[in-house]
Amino acid sequence: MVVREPGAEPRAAGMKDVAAAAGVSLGTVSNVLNRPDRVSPVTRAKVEAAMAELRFVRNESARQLRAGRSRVLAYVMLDGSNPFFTDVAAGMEDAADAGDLSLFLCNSAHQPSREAAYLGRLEQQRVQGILITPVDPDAPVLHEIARRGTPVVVVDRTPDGTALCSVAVDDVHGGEIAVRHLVEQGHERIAFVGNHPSVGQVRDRRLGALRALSAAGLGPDHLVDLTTSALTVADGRGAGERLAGLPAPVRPTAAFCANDLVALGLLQTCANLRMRVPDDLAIVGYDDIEFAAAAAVPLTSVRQPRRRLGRTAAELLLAETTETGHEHRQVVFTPELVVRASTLR
Amino acid sequence: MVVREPGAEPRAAGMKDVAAAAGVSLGTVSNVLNRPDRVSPVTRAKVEAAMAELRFVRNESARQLRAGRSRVLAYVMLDGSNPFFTDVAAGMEDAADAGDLSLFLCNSAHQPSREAAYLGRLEQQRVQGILITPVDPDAPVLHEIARRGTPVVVVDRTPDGTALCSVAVDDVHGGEIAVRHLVEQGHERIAFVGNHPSVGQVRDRRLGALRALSAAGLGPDHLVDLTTSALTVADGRGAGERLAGLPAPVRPTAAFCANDLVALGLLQTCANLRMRVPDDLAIVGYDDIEFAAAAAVPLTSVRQPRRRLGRTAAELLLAETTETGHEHRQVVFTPELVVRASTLR
DNA sequence: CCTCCGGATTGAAAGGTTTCACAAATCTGG
DNA sequence: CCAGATTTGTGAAACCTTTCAATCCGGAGG
Repeated sequence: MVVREPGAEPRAAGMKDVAAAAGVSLGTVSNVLNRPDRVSPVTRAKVEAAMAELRFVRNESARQLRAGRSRVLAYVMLDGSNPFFTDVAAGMEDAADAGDLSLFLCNSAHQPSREAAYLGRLEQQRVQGILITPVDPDAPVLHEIARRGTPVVVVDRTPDGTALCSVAVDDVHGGEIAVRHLVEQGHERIAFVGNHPSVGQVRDRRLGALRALSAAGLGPDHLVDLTTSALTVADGRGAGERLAGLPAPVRPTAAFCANDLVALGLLQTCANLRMRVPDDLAIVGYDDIEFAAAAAVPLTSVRQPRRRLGRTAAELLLAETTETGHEHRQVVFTPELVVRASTLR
Repeated sequence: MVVREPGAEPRAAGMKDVAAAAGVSLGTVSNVLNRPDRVSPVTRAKVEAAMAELRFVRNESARQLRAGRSRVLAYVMLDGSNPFFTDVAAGMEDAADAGDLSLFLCNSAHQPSREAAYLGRLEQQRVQGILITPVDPDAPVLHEIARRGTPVVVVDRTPDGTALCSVAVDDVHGGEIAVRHLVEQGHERIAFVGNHPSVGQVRDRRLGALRALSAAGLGPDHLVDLTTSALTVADGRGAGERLAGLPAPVRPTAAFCANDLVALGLLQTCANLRMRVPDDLAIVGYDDIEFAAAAAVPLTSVRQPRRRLGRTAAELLLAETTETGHEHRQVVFTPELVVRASTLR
């Protein structure tokens, strides 16, 4: 039994206490923990009994201090409430599990200040590496962190230059296959619903859309921009109302949305206003989140290999920490179109 | 300029290096960091210059080791891909920000082994406290961790006993208001769609449903159980098909779903099978996630104060770390019904 | 000129673990 | 029964920061 002085603080027991209780040296306790095979079974049993007795909990800070770094990865995600990013995170978890590492998730929620706070904390924590979908992929802070010794992998964005590893998806191609499909379905006036194309992603998807039109002999005037302020369900609803307000001769017969949330909002407005999908308006989303398939009219969407994206990013990070003479790699996946009812008459 | 020996390891600079570079003692560097007012401006400037020069990054492990604990909270969530939990996490972030703490998210994804791994890692990390929606709210490990000194707050579940703080929502009441509403709309045969009611939540929601029926003078046979294996969109789809297969005289005219994912799945099947909502089947969901309002037929749902749940949980945790003579509290919120088109003819 | 005071700075200890060279004990084979 | 090999166990140093008592210094007051 543990006898505790009345009123004494139940200060956590350390290896020293365990060693004393088991009647062995500190080094032996360490061996039990880290190289159990180097310790005789009987000694090991004594030590383990003492650990249980004293409720010993290893002090990770001290370990890290000695080891120089931790066994933790972190993913700083742009938007924890977008299922796309949680799926990416799930892929990272797969890789982290395989490497006996823990993955901590941090949600910057699009706020640069929060992102910066997390990055600082993580760097000070000496995490093994940082995965991030940054608010601004070209922010110099990412390079600074990498230069100071914490590997950084950019996820779902491609920063300028080749000084960082990154994993992304070919957004131009995604836009292209989406709109090619719509053109093949006979549409000639197509709305592009998304926020201002200063963001690389949206710009690229739109670019792909224009290419597909051009390939079909249709000029850029066949793409009707419906610009939103962000990429949320509410933005999609708003865009839907504006679209419905257009006079019939100029109203697009199809919409390509910059992500699924926008597409779902648009779909909802269509339902409200009794516009039939796909008959009155065909809709293509982007990301293929689970809710896209689960919509009342299942959504055609450009699927990104979300889980794979995450897993690959984590693997690149691990490679960077183990390889000598690591070369930064920029991996680009190719998205594919998943055709569902929202575009099939 | 930093001059680096060719081939020398760019070992990270510590406070010792900063002190040497600035020509002051170690203690002074520490003072610059922790009590800048105790240091003369000129010295401080020198030290800060040296820190910038050497790209000094504070070593959090060493700090923690000395301080005894970290400035990190963690939330071990049950299902990172369910928007309900990410919203709860957002509330925690609010509270953590206010207390100058970082919140790390860990996703157990319903896997006990992963949950256990995270808990171990967090305890070793000496985090300031653990928030958790556990796979099993009555698992003894939670109490053990708390007894060893890391505060634990259970979120969205109520464990047996009063040995832990917890924050939950009154599920019996939630079930009651949902079904009362359906009864008021004239429904007398109501399906209950959820997994096996061994889980406390589902059991309570079902219990509330029965109470509402009883209060309206309807016996328990008016509740038709459609049991699913989990609470996913796919389960909802499956339940919808079974429901549609029932002969008209016994087929329920309304469904109360144990969460919104199931309700969305059910809604989708209705759309496929040309069953009109709410005319042929009224649907009530649970949680009121964003996608519930965004569905083609906006979903009536029992709203839990998700963000508030998270914020309160984090606040309880902070209280536990600061208060002397802390009393564990079990906070229970009351849910409310949000009525939308899926139940209004 | 001396003392005393307060602010600025210093030096050393402490915190819990890992590592590693070394000592002790046990075993192998001759 | 001994030399040498092998298996166990030991003790001290190192990791980087924070804290705190002690020292230093310039100036005010006597």
